[in-house]
Amino acid sequence: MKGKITLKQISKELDVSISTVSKALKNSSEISLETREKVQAFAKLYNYRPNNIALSLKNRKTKNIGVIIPEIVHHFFASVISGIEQEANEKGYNVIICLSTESFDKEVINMDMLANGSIDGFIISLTKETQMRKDYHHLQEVINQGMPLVMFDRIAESINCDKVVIDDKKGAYDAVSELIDIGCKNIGLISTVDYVSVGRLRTEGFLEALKDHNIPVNQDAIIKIEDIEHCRENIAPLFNHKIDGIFAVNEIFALTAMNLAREHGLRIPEDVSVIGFTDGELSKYASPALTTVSQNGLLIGQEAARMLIEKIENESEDYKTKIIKTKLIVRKSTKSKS
Amino acid sequence: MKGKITLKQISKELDVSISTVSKALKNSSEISLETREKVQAFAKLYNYRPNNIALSLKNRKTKNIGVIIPEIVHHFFASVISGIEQEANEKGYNVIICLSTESFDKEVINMDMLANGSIDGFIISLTKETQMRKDYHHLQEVINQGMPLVMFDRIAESINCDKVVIDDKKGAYDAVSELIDIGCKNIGLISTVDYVSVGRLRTEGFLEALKDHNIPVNQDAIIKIEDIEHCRENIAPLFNHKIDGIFAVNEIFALTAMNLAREHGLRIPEDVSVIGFTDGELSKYASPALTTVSQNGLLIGQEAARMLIEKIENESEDYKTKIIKTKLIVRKSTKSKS
DNA sequence: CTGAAAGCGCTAACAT
DNA sequence: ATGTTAGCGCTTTCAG
Repeated sequence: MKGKITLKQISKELDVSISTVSKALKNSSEISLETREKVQAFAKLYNYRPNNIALSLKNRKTKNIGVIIPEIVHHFFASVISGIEQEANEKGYNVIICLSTESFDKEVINMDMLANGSIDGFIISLTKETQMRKDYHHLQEVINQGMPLVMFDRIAESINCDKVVIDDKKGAYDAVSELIDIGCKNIGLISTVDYVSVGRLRTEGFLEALKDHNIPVNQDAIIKIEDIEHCRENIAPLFNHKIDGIFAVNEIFALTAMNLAREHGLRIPEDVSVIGFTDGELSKYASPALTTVSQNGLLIGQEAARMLIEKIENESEDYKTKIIKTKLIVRKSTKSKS
Repeated sequence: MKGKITLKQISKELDVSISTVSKALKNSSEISLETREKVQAFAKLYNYRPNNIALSLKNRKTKNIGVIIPEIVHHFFASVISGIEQEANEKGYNVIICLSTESFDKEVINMDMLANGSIDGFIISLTKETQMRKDYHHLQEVINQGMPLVMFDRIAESINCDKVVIDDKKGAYDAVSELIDIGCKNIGLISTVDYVSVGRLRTEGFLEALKDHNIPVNQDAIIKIEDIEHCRENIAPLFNHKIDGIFAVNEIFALTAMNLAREHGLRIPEDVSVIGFTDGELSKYASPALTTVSQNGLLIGQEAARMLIEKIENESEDYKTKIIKTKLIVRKSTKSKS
């Protein structure tokens, strides 16, 4: 920030007023051609660039958008960021990222920090803790202040704002239907605890698919995991049942299940077919490559940024929920249809 | 930003001057207790928060740090961000992220955008293109303006600034030595093209390890890949040679090699031992789990942020290069020592 | 054609 | 104890 030349300095150097310099740089016809050229040449020489902060203060627009996510070391969130950044950049916005690291308090603090003028709007995916507590006062507050907010993936239904989600239920439904199609009779579910919105919805899809195909639900084959760190121990008991299909709500659960299956002497996909959720690197490079419900993170990010910028630039009060289509990507962890 | 209350409004409401309000909120003893309490109560009621932008303009400090990386959908970079964010947050800084998507031009544009007052300093990892062209004018320019800059991982040796790197050469040396230790005689290398600094260094480590153990170098077993997208085709020829060990400079190369090996009927680790670089999710969940040289991304990020903030807050001219230790994490893709 | 002045929100030195 | 003023860098209206 030091060393950068300002209008004031240029004006002093050239012995004209600040406003003349400002106008000259904008090529205003108010200013004589001669002065314009002189000023522009000088500015170019010294590589003048207007100070963003001053512009922000003046325009009451920062051209920054704030993104708050639970984690970044997670392919899905990273790809969403990627999409946000891409779209934002195109429209001349910068992206400020804060990690809530799954902590409600950090989420609140981060929002608070950014809400005080640093950004023009928020994109957020809630922490598990926030979803569990259902305490959305910080979101509501920001909205009340008139700051646009769009939520994605882990959302709060009850908050009135733009949202970008996938059809978690349908994605799960499709996956489980595929398992049934290829002949699985005893399908296990590895999901998260219910207060995580996406976990709950995927569980619903699972149940509905079974019901629609008249397959009885085996409660013992439904595992709900709170803590991904210890998922191995939680998943292990699944193999006490003679299952021939597994639907897991994320990659880690799916891969952990595959490894456990192998340890139990089961072949994939011959003995057990496995489908995961979220199309990340892990699925692609797993062996066998994991069949998975793809959640287009890039697109989710782009769409969220698009909606946010639209709201920033033309405020309006009608909030939409955009549903991004999922797609089942069939790879090698599921038997082929016979 | 709208809806937020300002000092001016408070002062009007309470019929005192703006500076009185400002001082009262700072609990200045200059102001009568009575007024202080009145102002503070009012401010609290209306949830007053000073406007960050105005503060930035005044203080010539944004409390933002800019991070420019080639990609975010990459566990290593994501973990570095995580580290940066953690350290920055602790010190009251926000993190603005720009993706150069491996494009020199985007790198320059992004730096330009941020350099105009939006941030107090940069953390950057160069694009391959930048390293290839060796065009560092944008970096030098920013430094000349007096803006602190720290580079990590993909750095430019010739630029005088703080740097955080790992000892790529030693990491590679250690990995290859391990392969030799467990009895590998014909070790293949899968690296990047030489202009990528880390690829070159890891290649050097590979060569040195062979030399120190008096193992002749087989040029045909050295593969240098430009484009990760098509690495499979590039790696395939490796299996025309009867290799019993592979050192790959990243996870994707390593996993791709493992898959190809299997397709050639080779067992891992019985027939071929494989070691990768970068300890990401892929390595951990691969099967067999990949032995790898761990590059502590989190620590790199923390260290980079620490150095940057130090420079921001106490400018000085002595630049350091911090070397973060690598660690060989032995998993299942290498034979155990006999 | 050029410049003075006000204002974005805040702080702080300097009156009163 | 409180207020006035100037200034951070810029834009823009209004005067000259």
